[in-house]
Amino acid sequence: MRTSHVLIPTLREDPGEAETVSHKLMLRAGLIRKVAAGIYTYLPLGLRVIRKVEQIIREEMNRAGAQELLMPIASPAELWQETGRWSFYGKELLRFKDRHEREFCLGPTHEEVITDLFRREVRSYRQMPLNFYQIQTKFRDEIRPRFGLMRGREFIMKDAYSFDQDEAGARLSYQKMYDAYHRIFTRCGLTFRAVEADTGLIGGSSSHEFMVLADTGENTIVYSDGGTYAANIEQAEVFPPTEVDAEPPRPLRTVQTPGCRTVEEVTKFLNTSSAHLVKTLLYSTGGNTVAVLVRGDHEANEVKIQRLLRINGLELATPTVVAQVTGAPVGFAGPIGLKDVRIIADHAIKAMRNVVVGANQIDTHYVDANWDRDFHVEQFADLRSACAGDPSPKRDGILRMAKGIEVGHVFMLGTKYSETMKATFLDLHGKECLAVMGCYGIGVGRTAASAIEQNHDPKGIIWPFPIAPFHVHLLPLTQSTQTAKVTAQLYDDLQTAGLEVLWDDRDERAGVKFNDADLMGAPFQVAIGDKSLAEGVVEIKTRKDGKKVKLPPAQVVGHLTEARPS
RNA sequence: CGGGGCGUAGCGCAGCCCGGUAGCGCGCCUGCUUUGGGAGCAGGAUGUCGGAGGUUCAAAUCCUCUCGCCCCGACCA
Repeated sequence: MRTSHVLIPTLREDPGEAETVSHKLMLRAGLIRKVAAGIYTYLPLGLRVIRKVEQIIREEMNRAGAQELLMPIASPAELWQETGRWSFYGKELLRFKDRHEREFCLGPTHEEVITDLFRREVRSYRQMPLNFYQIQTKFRDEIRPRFGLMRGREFIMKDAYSFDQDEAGARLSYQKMYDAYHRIFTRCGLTFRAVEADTGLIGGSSSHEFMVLADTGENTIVYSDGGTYAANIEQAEVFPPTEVDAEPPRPLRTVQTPGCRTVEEVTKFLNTSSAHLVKTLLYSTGGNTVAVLVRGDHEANEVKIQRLLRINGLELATPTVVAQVTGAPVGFAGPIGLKDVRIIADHAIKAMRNVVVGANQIDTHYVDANWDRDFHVEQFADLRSACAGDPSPKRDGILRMAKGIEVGHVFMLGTKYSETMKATFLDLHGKECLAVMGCYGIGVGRTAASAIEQNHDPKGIIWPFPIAPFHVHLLPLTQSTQTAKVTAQLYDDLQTAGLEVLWDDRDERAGVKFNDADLMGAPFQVAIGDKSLAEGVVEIKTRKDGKKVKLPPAQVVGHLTEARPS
């Protein structure tokens, strides 16, 4: 393709709206343009990358036995009401009414629609197992879209849904997808890791997320140094402590702690450590307030809390609510004398003796409090996030932390949807059975963005070969007829050899072309100019390592077909 | 939704505090020169200063309301 025939509006400077590397580079290299918050146009170059990722996904899904179909973007409220997600999904579900006042939503995911298809069309075990997938634009009215394609409101997703006769079959389908995902992300040139994950709004029994390892990732993952365990920090199980503090209980006392509201202030003032303090966090959940106790140096894990309480929607209580419940300003809440509030605690609390807690009174704390003597805990559970250094749940060493970008997620759904939507089939014995389901998503744009996060340098993008918008960037540097002739010949020959070529035929200076080429990130650049042609050669640069080779034009095709990763 | 910030030329920004009728760099157009890592000189075009009200002789600047966008949190492919 010739540069003069395609819109590639590169930018010299970083756009003000972008923060992360991939977002900046996608804008600068002319891949995308924003239309509204979280909504983008894919420009020709960006679309080529998207299509490549889609094609890799398509090939691997087909190879794994899934069949492609395409569901509508708009779906009727009734289907969502059937599973209860019309109300459960919340504001993220963009709803609207048609001219007949019938309610619809833009599909954020398609369990309802596909399950409806299954129950209408599939009767017999003979037709199973089935795995349907689509590559389609989704809409989720995200609270805060950000980082360009990394978290859009409108985004392209591959979603697949499997239907099996039983658990064993479903596990096999799940494993096939798990393996396919490994191949997909490997082919996309990504460094990634599959981790155990929470199932969130989709629901189901278990799931894995595929995390691209990158410091800019929004997720924290933990993994064991023994090598077999990896999980999202939301999910990672924390063992109850094995040893209880042996200190004999001392009498409960109150102390004045003027102006000390944070863990840090209180422990510093009392000259103790945060491991001897119990944080009392008040959460609001649909009108109720819950007190959650965690050790001062631990992080409460809101996903675990929600799972224990079987709710979706948890917020730290506002200062007003805190004042109502505790009778004191924020910073002095404690479990002693707290009324009309459920109190749940992390396992770690059980092992603590003679702790510091808030006294529900301004500028006052209790010291030497003991849970079995001074306050009541309704339930102990795993409510905190794992930390680096915690033992691995698989008992293969200790945990370490890393940041990741979630590019794919596979779920074992079980019969959650087939049950509520009565998706059944007749088995071998003529008995009516519920289909056992799985669902499997990949963020296409996010995968492309992740590739940039992992593959760039100060000059621009360094595309992994399989998803590069072009393989070779031809850069004629001088205006001579000789240069033009060699360039045109190379353009034809390279394409004939099956390489995708971008020919920078603009009337620009060499520096501009080099810089734009580095920015756009094609794996190979071929510079053609009078200087090197005088020696009978052109110059091939590998974008990744910057290495340059001089070769006669006739040998370029051979060299590049050779250098091309398979 | 809570907290912070920003809307001025296609892009990046200054001007706003202290009101006097809009500027810089890049890009764009024309000409000449230049031509292997973001050229030089000369000339030129481009703004309802996000929008609506208000205060004032006078508003980009002060006040009120509104819309959009970005960043931090809850959400997630």
